[in-house]
Amino acid sequence: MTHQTDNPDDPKIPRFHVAVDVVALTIKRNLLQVAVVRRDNPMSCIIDKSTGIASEVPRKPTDYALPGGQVKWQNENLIDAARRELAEETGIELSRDDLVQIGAYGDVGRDPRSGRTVSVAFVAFNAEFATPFAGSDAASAQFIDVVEVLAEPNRLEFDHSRIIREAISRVRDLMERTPIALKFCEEEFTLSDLRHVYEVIFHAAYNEDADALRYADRIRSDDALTGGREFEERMQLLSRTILESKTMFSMDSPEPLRSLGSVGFSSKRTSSRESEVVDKLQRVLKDEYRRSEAVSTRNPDSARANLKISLDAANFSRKATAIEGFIEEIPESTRSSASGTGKPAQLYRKGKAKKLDPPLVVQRRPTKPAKRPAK
Amino acid sequence: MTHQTDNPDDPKIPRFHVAVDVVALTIKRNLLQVAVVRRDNPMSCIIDKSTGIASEVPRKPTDYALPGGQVKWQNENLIDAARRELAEETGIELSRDDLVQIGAYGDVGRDPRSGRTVSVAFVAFNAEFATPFAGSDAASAQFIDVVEVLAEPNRLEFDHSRIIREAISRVRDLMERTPIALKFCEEEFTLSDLRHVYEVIFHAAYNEDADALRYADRIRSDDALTGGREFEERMQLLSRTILESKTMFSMDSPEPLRSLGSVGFSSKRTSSRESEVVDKLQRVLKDEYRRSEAVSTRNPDSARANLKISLDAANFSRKATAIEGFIEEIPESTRSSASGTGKPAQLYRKGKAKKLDPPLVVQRRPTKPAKRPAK
DNA sequence: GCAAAAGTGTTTCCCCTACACCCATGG
DNA sequence: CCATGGGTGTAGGGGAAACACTTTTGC
Repeated sequence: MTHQTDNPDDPKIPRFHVAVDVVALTIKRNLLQVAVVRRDNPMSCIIDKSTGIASEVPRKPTDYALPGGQVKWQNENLIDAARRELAEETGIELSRDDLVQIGAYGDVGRDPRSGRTVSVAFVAFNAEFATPFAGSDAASAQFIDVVEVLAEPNRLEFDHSRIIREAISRVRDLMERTPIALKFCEEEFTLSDLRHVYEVIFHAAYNEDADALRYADRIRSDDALTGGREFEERMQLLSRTILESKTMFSMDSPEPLRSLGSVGFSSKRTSSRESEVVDKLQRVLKDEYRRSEAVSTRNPDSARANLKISLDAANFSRKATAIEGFIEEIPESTRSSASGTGKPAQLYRKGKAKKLDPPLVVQRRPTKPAKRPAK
Repeated sequence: MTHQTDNPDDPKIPRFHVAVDVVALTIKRNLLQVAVVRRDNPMSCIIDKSTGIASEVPRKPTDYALPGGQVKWQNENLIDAARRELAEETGIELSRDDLVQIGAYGDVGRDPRSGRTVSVAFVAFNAEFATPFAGSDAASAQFIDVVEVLAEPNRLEFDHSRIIREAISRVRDLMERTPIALKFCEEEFTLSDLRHVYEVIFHAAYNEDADALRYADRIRSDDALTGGREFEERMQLLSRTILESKTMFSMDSPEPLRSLGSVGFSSKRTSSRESEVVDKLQRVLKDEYRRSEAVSTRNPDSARANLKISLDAANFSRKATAIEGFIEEIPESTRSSASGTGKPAQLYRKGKAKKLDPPLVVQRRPTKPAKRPAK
């Protein structure tokens, strides 16, 4: 009755399809993007939110899926299958080091087609997926903003939205104690580049309750100081939105915003109320994005733009350089800053450490009241 | 070519055995124990350390495996299969909440028998597995110390030693930010019980480099203060052992102590040198264990014993109670301390929070020099 | 010159550790 | 009455956040 004591060939024991799915992440401008494909099947496999069961429905042009597929050979390791599928469908070729396993997804009903499929999910990183979409199946592959693909009217097939959210949640955890952030950077990078990675991953949009609140507050006060008026208004909207929805894009909940009202809030909110919140949030973020897009278009080489969500640059650089083996200075090398102006920055390359000690804590506490003696 | 575009019934795509394995953890006295079974097959499936390939060899009485087995039905969820297998083989019945998925293990060669098996591993918790070994297959099930089962002469079948180490590593990570520690406690518990859980899980034996060093130092200084002489000697041995081996039971490395010498140490160490280190460590830990065993036998009701590895009780209680929603006081209830002496302790039950905010950090830094103004 | 970014110096203040102290119990 | 464990009070030191300031670039 156990796989230890059973005859593995017992015909009564079912065999399963084993697949892999890849959450390939990259940072474009100020938002996290994920690689998705449009399947060429006329039917999409969409999960019904109330039953949790997937069924085949007519495909809409806004239906996406993660790159992935079945393990093809008896002697193909899971991680190699993931690399192969990613390459086949997007043209991106990565080494084993660039993939991290997230877990297995094998719920009954996650795949409506015949048989039962257990899928093993991986996250994959690259700074700049330079030659994507060159693969054979790649015609319909693209990178898309995570906040966009998770929201209406887009739909993700199977349980892929859950996989994306859990993947990001895991990445956030890894950011503190492992050098995973460097995988989003080029080989040579500045402290500013690195900081930008942390800023994006820890952005409220990819964050859970407490952190979201913390950051919204920080954003507001930052902006109040710099005096941006229109921007502050938008951020206050975001802040209120977060306060109302409380969990926002809670990465751990089974569905986006499903947990709305489940944390002690009066849970009388209807789903129309929920989607209203999503809409607000979407508007705000997309607004920011368009703004940064405009800036970046003016400076096409700029990898970052002027989204006013920022960590303290001075102290971040001290933290990062204090961690033994995290990054190492490249002597006598600098790069002028992305915006063209400002002092050229020191270049670094990745160090030898596999673990960050001390961990790189992005912010310890919500900077409570900014009560400082008025000089 | 992808599971999205493929015909799932394509006969050229292989199907696999899908199994589950359960790492059922409990704390006995001062050591972490894991449930293992002795399979009744005359052959054991043991992985060759150099090739990483498992093969069937004559069974020794010191060969163990994790409880687990194949997913039996088309409509059985992975977590339910894990619960079923655990119940069948050990008699332990748990709810879904008590299992956490660790990941999928599907390396080629991990199972020498026919076909290919992908196994999904779970950790399971219980304070006191009160009625274990009542199940049908349970004759050969037992709990065994983790430090013992991972060392000579014991052998773990398949890749189960790797699974155990990765499971513990994951548990340690979860201890900081989730209320997972409460799963090792009874329904009603004292702060002392809770602290004991943290002490055991963060024990150097289940720890990686930096943490191990930190704790060894702390142990030494603690003991130096209390003046224990014989004990201090043993701890210095442990400390030296750690310094020499550097990674000790590195939970993330593929094999116990495989990473020895891989962190900048002169890697000339032979494997006999490695096993010497293991032996030392084993001696020290088993020594401690026997000592605590003796104490516990005198006080059979005592869930904890007097292992001198301890967090600061006073500050731990403040930290734990400061975390919102972590634990809640049970009014007007106390329990006299385990040793019989001392003031009765306040009882708590688990709170509502799913995340710990702020995280429960066991110790921030290795208390560098204990330089305090000599009063 | 001016704005913007990099990065170092410096100050302030909060939090965490450490220790003292008191309480309640059993022997 | 002493030893032991539970728990609160509190001081002070370390460290991170906040702020100041210099340097270097583009316009």
